[in-house]
Amino acid sequence: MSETASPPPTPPRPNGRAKPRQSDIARAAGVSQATVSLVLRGATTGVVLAPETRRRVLRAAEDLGYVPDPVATRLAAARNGMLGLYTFSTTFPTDVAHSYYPVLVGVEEEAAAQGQDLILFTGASRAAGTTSDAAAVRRVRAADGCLFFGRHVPEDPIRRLSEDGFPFVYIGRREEPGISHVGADYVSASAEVAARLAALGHHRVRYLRENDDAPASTDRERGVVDGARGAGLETVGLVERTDGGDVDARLARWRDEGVTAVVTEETDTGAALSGLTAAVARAGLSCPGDLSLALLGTPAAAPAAPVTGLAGAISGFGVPMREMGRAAVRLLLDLIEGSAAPQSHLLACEPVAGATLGPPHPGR
Amino acid sequence: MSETASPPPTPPRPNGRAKPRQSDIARAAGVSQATVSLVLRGATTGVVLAPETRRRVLRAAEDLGYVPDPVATRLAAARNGMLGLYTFSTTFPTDVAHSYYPVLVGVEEEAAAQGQDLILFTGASRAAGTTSDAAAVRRVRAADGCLFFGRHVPEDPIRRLSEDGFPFVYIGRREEPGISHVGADYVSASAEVAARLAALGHHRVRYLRENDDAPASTDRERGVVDGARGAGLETVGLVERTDGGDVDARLARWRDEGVTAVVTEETDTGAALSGLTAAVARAGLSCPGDLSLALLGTPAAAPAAPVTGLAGAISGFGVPMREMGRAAVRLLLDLIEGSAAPQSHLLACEPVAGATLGPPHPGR
DNA sequence: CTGAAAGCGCTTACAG
DNA sequence: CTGAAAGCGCTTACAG
Repeated sequence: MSETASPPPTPPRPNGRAKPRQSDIARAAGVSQATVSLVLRGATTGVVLAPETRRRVLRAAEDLGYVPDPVATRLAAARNGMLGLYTFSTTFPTDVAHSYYPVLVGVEEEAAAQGQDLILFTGASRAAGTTSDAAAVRRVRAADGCLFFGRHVPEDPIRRLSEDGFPFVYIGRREEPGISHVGADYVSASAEVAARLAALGHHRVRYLRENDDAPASTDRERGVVDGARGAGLETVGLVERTDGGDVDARLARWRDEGVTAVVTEETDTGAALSGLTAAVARAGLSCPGDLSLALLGTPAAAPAAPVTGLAGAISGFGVPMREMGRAAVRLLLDLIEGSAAPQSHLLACEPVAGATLGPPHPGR
Repeated sequence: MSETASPPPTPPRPNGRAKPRQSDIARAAGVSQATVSLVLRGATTGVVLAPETRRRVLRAAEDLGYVPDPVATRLAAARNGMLGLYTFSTTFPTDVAHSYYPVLVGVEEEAAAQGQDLILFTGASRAAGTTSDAAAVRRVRAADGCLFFGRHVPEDPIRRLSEDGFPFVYIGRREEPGISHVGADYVSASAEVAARLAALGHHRVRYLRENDDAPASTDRERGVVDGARGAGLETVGLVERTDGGDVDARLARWRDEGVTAVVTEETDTGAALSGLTAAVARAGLSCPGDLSLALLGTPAAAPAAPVTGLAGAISGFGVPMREMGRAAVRLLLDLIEGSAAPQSHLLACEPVAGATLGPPHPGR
């Protein structure tokens, strides 16, 4: 704020050789800038440098603390060793997307292992759905390739990237053909949970899903329904949808109907789960004493706040978020190197034994 | 994996009428490329375009579906619009540094607001303390400036950056002169907690700090001691150090000594706090019934797992981590623009009323 | 009011 | 084996 009549009007780079360039190295080493480039990028096809020249250049680069400018490198159409990460809907939503953190951890781990840095593109944080979405997504080209994630993604900007052959992969299930993604095998895992219920002797079950058609929710429903059918559970009236606020009445009705187990899902909002557990607590029920309870997905809060009336963890399955992050990085690198064609990976979910499943105890 | 002998060895951009550039628009509108640039970026200082020219250019741009190349734009802007973020000790340690997440959130928010992207440098994730630390830190120059954080940082590489005039700021307290940082005002906040205890009538108090000399711990101790002195609390034997595992015996001794309140601190390991609360639980004590308890700093777990024997949140103060992240980004940008000299900011901590403070209840 | 030129920092043929 | 040149797509003084 202090506009102290500085002689040079805001010099972009304060003073000193804050950011040495190849030309600085060239001068110091007594060679041309092009030679510096050749030495620094390592062995280009056929080109052989005199060992002595090589050494001088490397030495000078080291002395000056040279680091290539990623943007210039990209403009000149080369790799810069950086992978993009673009999250839709407020990149780090303090509230909701804590559920994304494990993915970030996985991405970061694998990127580090592969010697890649990460560019976090922040475009998505502003007013969502703006036309600037397009501009924001475009910036992604500053990286060698990009990872996308988030439930609802703007399709158009992505399609353009795809057409241009820019390498990217989604973290999470996608429907679009020809687009790479790594997701979780919700279908199998959900079916397995249904089978577990049947094995315990349950017959009349309810699946309470969120009222939000994301691929993850669709997959889970399919898994539950298929699994229920396969295991001989009742399937009529099996699936119900909620926004999270209307669970008390349902719960009472279910009890009247003789429902002995309820399955629900965890999403980034956690609405269905919190609605259900709150209703269970208010009804004074305990799990699995009065009702068996299963959850499809990992609860957002890392050290899951113990749910009132529940002895321990909720039974069901966990989503391998960290491993999804890692796998996505590996796939992306293959795509960038051209050693793989666009493809999809579905990772298995880990069953969670938990403490909320037991034999059926019909309602009063 | 499928090496399907593709004719063109992975062409960067497939085919089609390649993206239109400004020169294409220029040709179509019958003006120079520079004029196109002027029109497109809106009003540059003093430059006034003929409305007719403006219209023609805009029209042509529209027709051709022009969108600026973000990479070229950044290169020409002589800034790459990227801020670095470098975390010491495993960038995203799954275990410990969950406490860093709020800082990340703040950094991301402000970066987004300022139209900057973030480069996450992953160098620190490997074997710590390696000589590669230097090399890793050097990479940071790829960004316009950099944010550093973590308790223990390698001094040499940083000094070098400083000498070269590379803009950077620490998140957290630093002792080095001439280096920018934004930290929390632990001294004042800690003193205030001591004063609160005195106001409640406590006289004999203990401060259990971690056995780790980081600036944050030093500041807290100073604040507690100063505050205790100022408020008339006993200061002899006030401070004790722990590694977290030896608290049971102390607790018994304190009770015998007539201690009525204990203050401890939260760090990235959380050792002192968890050691203390565990001891309190094992001793069958409740807070503030048997003992008042205060905490300097925010517990790591976001939805703090309710501590056994404690009614609600622990009294004390919280660290404004998110705001520190935001402030650090703003400072860094000022540094990069040269509109500010290196400087330090200390942010106020928020008092947490909590439920663990009450009037003194001398031990048995 | 607009054009011609230089430059951002790098890569990549192409000559010597 | 290395230098000189052109180019990636834009911005920014500087002349007219």
